[in-house]
Amino acid sequence: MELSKNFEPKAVEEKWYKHWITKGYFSSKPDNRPAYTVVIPPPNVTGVLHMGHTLNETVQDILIRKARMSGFNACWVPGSDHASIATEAKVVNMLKEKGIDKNQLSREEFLKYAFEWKDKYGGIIYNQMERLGCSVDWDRATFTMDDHYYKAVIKVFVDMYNKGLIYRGARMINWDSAAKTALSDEEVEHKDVEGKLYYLKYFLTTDHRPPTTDEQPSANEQRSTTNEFITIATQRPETIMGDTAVCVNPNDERYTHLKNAFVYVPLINRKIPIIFDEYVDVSFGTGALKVSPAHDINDYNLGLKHNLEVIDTLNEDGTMSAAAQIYVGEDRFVARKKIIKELAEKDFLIKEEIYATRVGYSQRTGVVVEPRISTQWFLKMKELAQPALDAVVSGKIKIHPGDKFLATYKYWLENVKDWCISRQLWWGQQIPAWYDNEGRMVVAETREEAFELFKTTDHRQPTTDSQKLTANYQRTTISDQQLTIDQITQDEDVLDTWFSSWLWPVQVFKGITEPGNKEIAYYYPTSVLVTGQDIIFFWVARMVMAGMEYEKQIPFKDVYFTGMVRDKQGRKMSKQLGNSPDLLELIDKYGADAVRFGIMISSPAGNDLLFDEGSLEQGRNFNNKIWNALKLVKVWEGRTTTDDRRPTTDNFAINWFENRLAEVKNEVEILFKDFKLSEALKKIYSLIWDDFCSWYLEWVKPDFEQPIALSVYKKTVGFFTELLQLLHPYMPFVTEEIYHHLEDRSEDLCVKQFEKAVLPDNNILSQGGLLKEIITAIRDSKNKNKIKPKEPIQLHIQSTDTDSYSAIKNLLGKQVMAESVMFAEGPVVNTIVIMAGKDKFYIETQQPVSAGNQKEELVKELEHLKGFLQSVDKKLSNERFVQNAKPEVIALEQKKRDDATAKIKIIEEGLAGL
RNA sequence: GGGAGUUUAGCUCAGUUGGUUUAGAGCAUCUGCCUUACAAGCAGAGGGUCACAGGUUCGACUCCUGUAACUCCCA
Repeated sequence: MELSKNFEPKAVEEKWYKHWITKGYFSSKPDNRPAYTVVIPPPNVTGVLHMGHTLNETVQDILIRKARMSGFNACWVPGSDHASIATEAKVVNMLKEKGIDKNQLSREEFLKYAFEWKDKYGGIIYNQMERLGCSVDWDRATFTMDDHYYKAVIKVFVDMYNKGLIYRGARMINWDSAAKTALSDEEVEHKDVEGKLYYLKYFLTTDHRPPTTDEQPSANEQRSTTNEFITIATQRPETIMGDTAVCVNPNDERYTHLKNAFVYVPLINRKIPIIFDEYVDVSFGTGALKVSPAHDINDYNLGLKHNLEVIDTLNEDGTMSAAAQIYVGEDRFVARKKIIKELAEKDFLIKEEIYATRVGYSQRTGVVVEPRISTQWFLKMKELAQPALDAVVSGKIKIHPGDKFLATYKYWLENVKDWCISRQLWWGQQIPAWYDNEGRMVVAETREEAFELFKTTDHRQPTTDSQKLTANYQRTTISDQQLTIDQITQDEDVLDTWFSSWLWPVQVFKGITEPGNKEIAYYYPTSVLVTGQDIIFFWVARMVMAGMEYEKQIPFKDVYFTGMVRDKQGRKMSKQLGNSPDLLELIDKYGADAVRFGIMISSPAGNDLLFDEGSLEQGRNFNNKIWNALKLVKVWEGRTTTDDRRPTTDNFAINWFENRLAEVKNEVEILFKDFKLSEALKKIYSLIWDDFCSWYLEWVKPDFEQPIALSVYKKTVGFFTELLQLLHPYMPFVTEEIYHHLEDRSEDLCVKQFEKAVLPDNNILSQGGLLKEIITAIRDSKNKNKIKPKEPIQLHIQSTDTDSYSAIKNLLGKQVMAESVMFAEGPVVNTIVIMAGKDKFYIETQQPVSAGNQKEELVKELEHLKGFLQSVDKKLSNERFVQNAKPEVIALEQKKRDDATAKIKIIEEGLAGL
């Protein structure tokens, strides 16, 4: 068969992926082999795979393919995540473009659209994974809103509620006014921004009486009352309408005279008290703090302590509420500007100051998060955190690279706060809490069960102390009212996405809905989790919690954190910057293997990866290199001799490469154990390109149109096969293709089992190393002396150990284009002399020899050696070194000295001969 | 403000409990080659005061202290 000039990935990729699927290589059933299980971090169905996913998926595929070829029952579970906030936002936008308003849809209608969205984008993601060559078990594909998964989430919620871990209550939470939902603390990203501090006048009342409800003086009245004011510094002037007190430190002498005093809130003239609390920092601003309990967590706590009224001046969409009295319905930031203007006009504004501060932004929608008092569902984390902490600290779960992330993981778990798990959305698992018409509540998996609970008095009582403390709704014994099943209503809210994805490694094997089933018993705990370091709290730590709670076992033995994919300039890849390339376009351009190569070669564990298309090019070139090696070997195939006398040079080449291969196989094994996949790839790359193609193939290459001994050919095919196998987890398509070109085979590389590597013979390896060194030195010398590569030379070797050349003499001659190779007793006149190893080499050519050039080279070398010898001598003449250093270290230094001395002698001889 | 990490060749990174010929690789660069597998290639080469300043040690890229710059996490 005619082989194309270069490797053409396109047709090959599709062919082999189909073939592997047809053969069922990727589907896994429990059997007698040990399991190697990986669950994919389910990508969000919001869009397409980006480069971060590509890196992640590639790493997982490499691990799973390696395991599949190493005697394991490899199982990689694919899937996708419903990503409630992000997806709901996208679906709402999509509907808006179609002219449909979400609020006019029923919950069911909306969910229908959302599922259509999910089918579309979930499909795109799965297709991308196929193109990349991911060897996932498609029969196991799981979506976090699948029926069984939905049930599992609900079951866990009910279970945790009954255990007293989940409670409902009004707390200060993070509010996303774009998505109109609560967020967990983890979903808020704090950024440094330049803010402004506004100094405002709060005028004092003349009397110190508490206000009565009907006492609301007009602005005119206030100004005429007094000219005395207290100055307040605030960053958020739009919250002043929510002020219900001004607080000062009781030790602050500036304000001691204001005991029992009142001030008026500017613009709206609400009369509010001045309160005293040591919480206030005397040195900050003016030492006087406005207190708006609805809009700041610290103010909220102050309000609780001093019994202050809570006035919420914001609507759920971030506009001013009726309670604000002014600018009602205007966006909070628009209102801020207008309020500042009005404050200035009415002379309440004293000054503005630039102020560096931090503002929380919603991770999903990017809007500024508002602290807001809201009734939400919370999960107590303390009890769950302890086992999760122990699992990692004790080393049951190993984090790679551990030094970097262990501390982060520990810190979060040791300081974990309760988790706000309810979201005011429709896309997600609806909270299984049910209310009767009197607002009483039960928690149950189904309406029927809830109804039963309502009927059974006992079950509606708090069952544990913690429930009594935390459940917001006090359940009294039921009145003898007649309640029908249709009258009870379900909580409108859904659960945080992470409250479903934390069950991922358990529920993909139905461990929650069918506890103790055969699959969960076989596949759990999974082998390794590969994910981004950015979701260590969101997901990794919580999966450990859920795993420990429901399986009483860790969910995975190793966690491998990949770095962030950045562009060449080190910027994060993002849609806004448009610096994230399209995966399918890259695969079309370079081939899937090249993409995988490119992303892996520059991606040391845990470090950020600077994505550069140049590395994909390198991958494509590597494909070609292997392809061309195949072409060479195929040329030989037709020229094998049955007469199987192989040249002695080939014996050495084969012997050397056999050991070199063994050496790298051992190194790769170790690197895989440490998850150093990038380094392992570099070793394999160099083994194939340098050792195999540049050295071995050249060494055994027959002369032009000459035959090759059958046994040498067979050995070569054997080596090539092993190289392809070694590379296969990284570059599955090109290796499978060439594997089948090399020989007619019925079995596939994809499932070919690795043989255990033998220990290499170091003696042969160093002989090979020496040979390469000599060849390079002679080629270099020819190059420097302007001898054309093809120009024939006579080579003379002066050595005290001529026997050591018997095996490599011919090989050496062949590689430096020497017509003859002879041994010399002493200097050969009119030649170029060089040093390599311990020996001297004389290159004899037709051309006259330029002594000047050579002399320069030798003098340079001599200086270097003398400097080196000096440093070694210094060490050896140091008494304390000789006393303290280990004997082997001293012996080594002595050897260095002897070698250097010998070399210096030879060079000096050479110089004398010039 | 608290914590973690990083700093080695133009770029991206290795460097394993301090001693292995006065620091290694890939990419990029330079020189010479259209050598009958491969110019997406072949054969070579150059390039580093290991961030800075101290200290420990016979010996420091490696250990300690301090300084600077950058990155990330948390409040």
